Amino acid sequence: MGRLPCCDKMRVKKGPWTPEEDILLVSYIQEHGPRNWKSVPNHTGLLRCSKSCRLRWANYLRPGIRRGDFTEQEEKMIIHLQALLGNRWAAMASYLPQRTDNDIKNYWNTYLKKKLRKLQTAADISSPTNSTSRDRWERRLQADIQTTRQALSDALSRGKSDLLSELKHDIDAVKKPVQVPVYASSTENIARLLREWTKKSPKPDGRTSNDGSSSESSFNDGSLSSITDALSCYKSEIEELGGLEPFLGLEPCMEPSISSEVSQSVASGETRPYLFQEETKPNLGVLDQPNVTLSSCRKWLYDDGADSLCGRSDFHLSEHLLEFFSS
DNA sequence: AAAGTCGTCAACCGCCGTCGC
DNA sequence: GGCGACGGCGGTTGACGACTT
Repeated sequence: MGRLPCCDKMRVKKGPWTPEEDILLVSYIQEHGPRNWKSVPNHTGLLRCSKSCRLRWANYLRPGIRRGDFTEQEEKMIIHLQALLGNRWAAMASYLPQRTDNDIKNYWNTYLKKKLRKLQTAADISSPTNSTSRDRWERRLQADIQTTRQALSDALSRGKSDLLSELKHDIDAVKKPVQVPVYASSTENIARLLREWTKKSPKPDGRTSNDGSSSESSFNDGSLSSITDALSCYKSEIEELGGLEPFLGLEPCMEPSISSEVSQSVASGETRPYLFQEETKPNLGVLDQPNVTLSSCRKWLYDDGADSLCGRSDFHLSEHLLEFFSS
């Protein structure tokens, strides 16, 4: 027998979320934070399963999510990551902070997989006498894995105490600047939803039509310039703090929702109301593992796509690589 | 214009790992 | 250690719009 259902299915509403439900959910999360999902339906009055609430937040309402077309860099990134991690969409999403695991999964299943298959077929047809593209792909993959393995091995051969002290420093360095507001742009998400809602006439069952491209307008209004200003401010503060580059070797990834108010509080070190506290996935296990220098791995993995990455991904990267090569 | 097919993607389902009791 | 609750994850579904016949 399986587990008992997480919710009373008789009382649970299913199907697409309405803007009203979204507003209820976002208001609750703004007040209490994205935790204790079990209590969310009770406190908000939503007739939704706790899982459904969490999913709605994670895949749609959470600020900082970018929707719509994937860039070429993101596409390359996903192809690389898929080769390395397989179908571990959540892990892949940690390298593409603006994309959700669901988005990446959908993009892979509906588009990328077919595209790669097509390319492979085309390559096979164009050079039938040579080795197959699959052979070439596998050879390249093997070479890449060898490169990464070597880089990892070099890094691991360094003294452990050095690594630990460096790690502590790195964690401190990363913690501060990555603290970004999370809920500040929820209002924008809701505004977007409402715009869509009013744009499209709701159907009797409450479902709205969706053309799938409607979400790009979040930052196209007057708030854009203030966001840009805030980003500049934020960047200069990072530079004052010594910058992330020594550790990351990357440009820091900016959450689009950053506000100057938060930047100021980051710089001054003051504590902030919950509304502006960060929501990040915990770096599980990071203290148990040496945070190796992974410049070679990074170069291989990020190949062409570094600009779009968030610095804290390095932790995830080291975890995945260690897990990958120790398995 | 109608019917059929395809592509997209939000949401659901069920399994698994972790945690607290 | 066993058990249940919970959160997280990947696979899958199904509604809907777009496209084709």
